[in-house]
Amino acid sequence: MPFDLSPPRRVSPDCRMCPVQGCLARGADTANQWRAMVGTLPSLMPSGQPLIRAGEPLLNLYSVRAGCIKSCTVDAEGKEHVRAFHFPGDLVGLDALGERVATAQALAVSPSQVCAASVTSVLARLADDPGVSRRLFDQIRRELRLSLALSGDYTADQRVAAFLLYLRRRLGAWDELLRVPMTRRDIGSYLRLATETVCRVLTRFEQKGWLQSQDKRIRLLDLAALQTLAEPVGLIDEEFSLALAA
Amino acid sequence: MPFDLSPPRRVSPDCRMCPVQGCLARGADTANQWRAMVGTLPSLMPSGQPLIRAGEPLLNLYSVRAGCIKSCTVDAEGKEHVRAFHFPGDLVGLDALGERVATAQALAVSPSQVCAASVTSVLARLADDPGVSRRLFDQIRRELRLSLALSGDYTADQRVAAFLLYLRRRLGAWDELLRVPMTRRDIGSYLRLATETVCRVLTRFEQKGWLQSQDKRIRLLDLAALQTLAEPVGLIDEEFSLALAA
DNA sequence: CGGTTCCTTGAGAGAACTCAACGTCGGTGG
DNA sequence: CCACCGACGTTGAGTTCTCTCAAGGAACCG
Repeated sequence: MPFDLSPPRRVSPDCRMCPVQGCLARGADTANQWRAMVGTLPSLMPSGQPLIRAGEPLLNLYSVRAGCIKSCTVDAEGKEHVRAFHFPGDLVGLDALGERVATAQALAVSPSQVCAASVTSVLARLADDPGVSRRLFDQIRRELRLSLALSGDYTADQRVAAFLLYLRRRLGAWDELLRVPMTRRDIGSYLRLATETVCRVLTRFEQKGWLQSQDKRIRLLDLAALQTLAEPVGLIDEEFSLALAA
Repeated sequence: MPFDLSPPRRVSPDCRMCPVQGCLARGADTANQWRAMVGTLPSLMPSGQPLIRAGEPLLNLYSVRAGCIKSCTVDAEGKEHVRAFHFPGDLVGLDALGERVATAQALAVSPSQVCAASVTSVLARLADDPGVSRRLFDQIRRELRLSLALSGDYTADQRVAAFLLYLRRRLGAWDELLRVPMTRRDIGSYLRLATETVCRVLTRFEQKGWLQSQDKRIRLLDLAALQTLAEPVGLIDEEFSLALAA
């Protein structure tokens, strides 16, 4: 156990200085309003630190402020399935909305920071604050759409290409250098591919001159080729830009 | 075009007599409250009749009262992907929440009947009425979980077994005789299998004595065998019974 | 009745998986 | 300081599962 299992230290957040777009609190009008929603801000979480444990009642939603959180389930055979990666601006815990227990566990893939917002306070503002309800349902719709994209029957090449472009958008790699936070195994679990297949596809793309891959650093060289391949998957929805601009 | 493309005739619903469990209006306390939410009730829709067209702004959620609705998307290659089947008690249109346009089209698989509830009126009651918010988020969670279940990398046998048990629960086949409303092609599209694979699996199950299959009538003979096979998929969540009992 | 759609079965091909081996990296402890 | 260990990444060979292509029969509708 290399990480601390005790709850992370919590400090009070200051949403006025927060650069995260798309956060729930961003829809609130005044300081008092977001204070009512966003209660605490766990301090920096090291890689591997659990945020949500499966089976626990979930009273909070978490908004990712920095880093990367993965949520995953463990099936009856004991195999872990990565269900989603959450990047800054994403909400964690939507699958337990309605004050039920969490079905998926969530843990930090890279050093991360999240803000907690109590479910009841979020629900209480849904009717009054159109910004909050819009952001919440944007998140839900995005999550549904990501699941849908991965549900299609696409080839390994299409999946990996779509995932790379998705990472590019979420990580904000303007110079096309991706610092991939998760392991090949996690990527494969998320895309429903064997670890080796992910490697092979990356190698194939590199041989075609579409990218350069060195472990966790991947430089994209031919975006057009990747986009052509990834287009049918639709993992990168056009609404990201809209949501971020709003 | 065998079906009528004009909007279905609308009549006023009477929720007091409605037997559908899990409907949003079921959480409302008085007649006036559900009247504000559930505005109109389309008359009987024949098979193939569209309920939602992709790209249209969606102002209503629909609660299935009878029959079966499928929502599906068409990807860039023109292939249709069945995204979900909706049975009585299910909501249709969740992916367009937040007053956006619909991404999926929805149409009747078998003769169906749905109730319309305006999005704004549902959102307006979320804070006041815990029953409504609970039912809404139950639906969202269920939809997320179904997507998750199908996202796993399972064999064709596992998928079909899980789907049969899912159908059994949703159709309420107490004598284990399922009247499967959708085609093999729809099943395959939903489970990400070729039509022929679905057939082959059913034939295989029949040879093992697990079921009897005659076109749209399937009689389940060995539930235990199917459940063992389907267990890792988790398509049938244990909360169905809880949600229905509430 | 035709015509269309759906269901079923067969044969062959291809994509991805499993099994296996090897190199690298980072952490641990002798 | 160095050997060791485990996790990760990469590559190869063989296998298996599912798809594609093809055809025939059944059911439904005009």
